[in-house]
Amino acid sequence: MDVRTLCLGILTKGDATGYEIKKVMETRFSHFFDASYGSIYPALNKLTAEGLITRVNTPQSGRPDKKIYSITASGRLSFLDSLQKMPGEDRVRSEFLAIMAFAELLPARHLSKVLDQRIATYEDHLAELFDCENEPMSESERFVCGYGAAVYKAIINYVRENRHMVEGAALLSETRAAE
Amino acid sequence: MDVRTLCLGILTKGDATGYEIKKVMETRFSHFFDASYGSIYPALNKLTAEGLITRVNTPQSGRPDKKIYSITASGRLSFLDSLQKMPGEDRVRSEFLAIMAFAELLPARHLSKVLDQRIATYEDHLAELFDCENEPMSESERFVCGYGAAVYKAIINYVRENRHMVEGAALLSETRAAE
DNA sequence: AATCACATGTAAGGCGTTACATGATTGG
DNA sequence: CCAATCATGTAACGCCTTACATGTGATT
Repeated sequence: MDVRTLCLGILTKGDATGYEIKKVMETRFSHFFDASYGSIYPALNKLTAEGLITRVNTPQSGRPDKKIYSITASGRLSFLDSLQKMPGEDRVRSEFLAIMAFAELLPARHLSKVLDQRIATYEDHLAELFDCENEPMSESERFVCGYGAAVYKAIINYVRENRHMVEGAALLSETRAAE
Repeated sequence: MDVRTLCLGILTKGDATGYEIKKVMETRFSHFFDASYGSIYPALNKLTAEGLITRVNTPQSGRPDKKIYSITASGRLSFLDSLQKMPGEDRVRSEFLAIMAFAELLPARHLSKVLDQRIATYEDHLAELFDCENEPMSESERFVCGYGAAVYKAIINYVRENRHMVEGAALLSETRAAE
């Protein structure tokens, strides 16, 4: 599922501007997708050229025209097609875990800072997902947000309970180095 | 942390060939990183050119020469430097969740198949991580594998307990469509 | 007879990010 | 008065994947 397709999907839920689509991705979808303006705007232009969405310009004072996009019938069909393909594997790239895999090479103080920060970051993410829950939402969106929350909770919990493993390893290697 | 840097990191744990490095990424690191030969081999050539690693060719019969890479002192320093930067956010892209976010547009039968398959896939991943646990491993690697296992368990559990949310949504919309 | 494991590499292309460009309005 | 929000877009570049290219030996 690329940016183009997800834009199309978001438009099945109602008309929106590129700016609003970005907002949706940042809030409801941020735990499993992200895209910058640099990919969203070109995607919307391409979809328009292909006739999968249409655009209405609304002039504004002092700002670029607001461009409201709507999905067309053929856009709906095309999106339905994309949805029916079996999903590929999730792609994850974690710089945090890559660093943790070499924790014994890290100064203990730095390591602890990294761990603290990671817990704090995931607590923030979790709080944002809880905010979402108060908004009106379909069952499927609720499922997706709940999934994110479950993963974040598992991570926070795991790091809290097991940080001693890496913190111990770092301390040990520092002790050895000091000798 | 790019492919280049992770190759360097793997070589801090001992000499290896490109092929072996790929194996390590596929087994111990697959839950938070992946890289194809198309990125690993060029990375190793670049690192060699920069003097961060060295290469020893071992001729073999009927196969390309085996090239065993070793990290140099400046390679170690460079890797230590990379490690001390605060990690950026994890990047996740889940086609599965993207599809689930639009579950009400999916035929119920297909949706159930997708959910079943997802649970099966994550159970496989979990089993592979448990296999790893039996191998000799540093505490930091154990931490990283445990993290993966914790996340996989949380996902499997969440999908089992909450699939009714999306399955209900899909059924409802099919009923409406049939009327 | 076929497939997997071993072993390395290149070229083209896809997909996306970052940085740049512009600028009014509103809230703290 | 400064930052954030609203609003759109391009160009350059980075990073990686896919497909291609080659070939042996062991296992099923």
